[in-house]
Amino acid sequence: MEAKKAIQTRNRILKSAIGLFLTGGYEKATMREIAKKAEISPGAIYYYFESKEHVVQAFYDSTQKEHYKACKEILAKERSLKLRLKGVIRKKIELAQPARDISKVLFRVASDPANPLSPFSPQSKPVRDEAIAFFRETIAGSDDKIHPDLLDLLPEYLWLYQMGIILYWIHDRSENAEKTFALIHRTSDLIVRLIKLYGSPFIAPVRRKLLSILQECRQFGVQENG
Amino acid sequence: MEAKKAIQTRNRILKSAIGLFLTGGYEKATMREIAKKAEISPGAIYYYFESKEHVVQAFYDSTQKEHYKACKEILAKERSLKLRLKGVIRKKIELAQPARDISKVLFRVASDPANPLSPFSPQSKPVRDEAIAFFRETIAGSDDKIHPDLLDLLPEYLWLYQMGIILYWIHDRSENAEKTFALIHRTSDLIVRLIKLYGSPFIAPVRRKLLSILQECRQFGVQENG
DNA sequence: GTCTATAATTCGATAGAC
DNA sequence: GTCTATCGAATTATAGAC
Repeated sequence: MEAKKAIQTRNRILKSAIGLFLTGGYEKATMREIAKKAEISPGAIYYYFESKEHVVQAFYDSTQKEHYKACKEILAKERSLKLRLKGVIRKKIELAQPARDISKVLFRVASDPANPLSPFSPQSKPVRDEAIAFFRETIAGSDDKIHPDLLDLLPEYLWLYQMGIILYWIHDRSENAEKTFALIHRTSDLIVRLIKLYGSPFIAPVRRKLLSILQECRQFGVQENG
Repeated sequence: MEAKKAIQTRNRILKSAIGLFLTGGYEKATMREIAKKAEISPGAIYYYFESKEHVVQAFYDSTQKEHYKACKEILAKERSLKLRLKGVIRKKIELAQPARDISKVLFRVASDPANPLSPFSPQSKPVRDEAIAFFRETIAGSDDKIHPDLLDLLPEYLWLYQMGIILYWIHDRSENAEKTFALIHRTSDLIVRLIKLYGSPFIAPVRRKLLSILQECRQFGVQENG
């Protein structure tokens, strides 16, 4: 049973595009080139993808699944929240490393929430929810105690944290993204400390206020009104 | 003494562009339309502006100055850091309100630090420094005590805070950006509390770690390597 | 109906004449 | 400084092949 021709063609386009993205970057990979390398006409690409940015999106989705797979091992072994979180975020950047230029495109798109390709858009909800669920799993499998206020919010915020790290990484010009990895090291540590701090009596006086702000900012992860 | 003709032409282009941006948004304002409305040829625009995005940038620069002017009054009167900060940030959003669509474009550009128009780029340093200096002034004129560790860092971080608020506002679909104003109210309050908290003895055990993270993240505001 | 190719359109940007 | 004429790119329209 051979795969449908359509699927093969789509894959051929995607492979061609990824190849060109990775070697020459986003701008230099023209639709004409992608088409030529995929042995297809430029117009035909639009049968499979709505736009050039949708091609990038399809590439990105495929990397998500790779990320989950690559983390399975860490998550099966490690029990401390700090190390689980650090491992997951590190892996994200490690895998993204060869595709910096494309990530820039994704982040450019991300900053317009009206754009369906933005990770914050209603259309991206399935992918986003999947990613958030992954962080829920990351938390759930740890043996750290977490204040019940945070249980629901935390996965969304860790996803946002990951976004922030990616944003930093895009800006990071250091060799092999050393600075980004250093930042992950420090901040994942800090975040876990802050999570524990939230449950401590020191914080009690401002806990309500903190919680209400955390809930208010949550719209970043939800965004479903029109 | 009439103004140089070139300046008048430039202003005519800018006015035309702003008009079209404000009514139909960035995409729908084509260079051809802008040219037509300014009674000039499309090619001529490129004598005054390097690109369409540079036109947006020029518009944005002009709003900065408006912002400073609009804040003079508040800063002259008010002495509490909380209210100074809140006033300045509120005013920023109030003035930006009619230009949401264009702000989106600016933020899209912002996410690629290699783009000279990004507020994080070396080329934008003068404008950025001006904005940061404005926050320095906002702090300096207050009568709150601030831990010396923070004096140097804080203006940059408040500028980043302002960026964050703008990002939230771009995502905010609520009527008259109510949610953004609510967020400003809460967060400016919280930030001032956190600043004071930093100086308190409770924090002493983690102060060094906090400071080093704050310093590490600072590159966001500086970015001058190549 | 599913897919593909070709041609036309749109738009930002550029080259070169005046 | 300004115009006209084009370029190169994404995208769209459409006609037709399987």
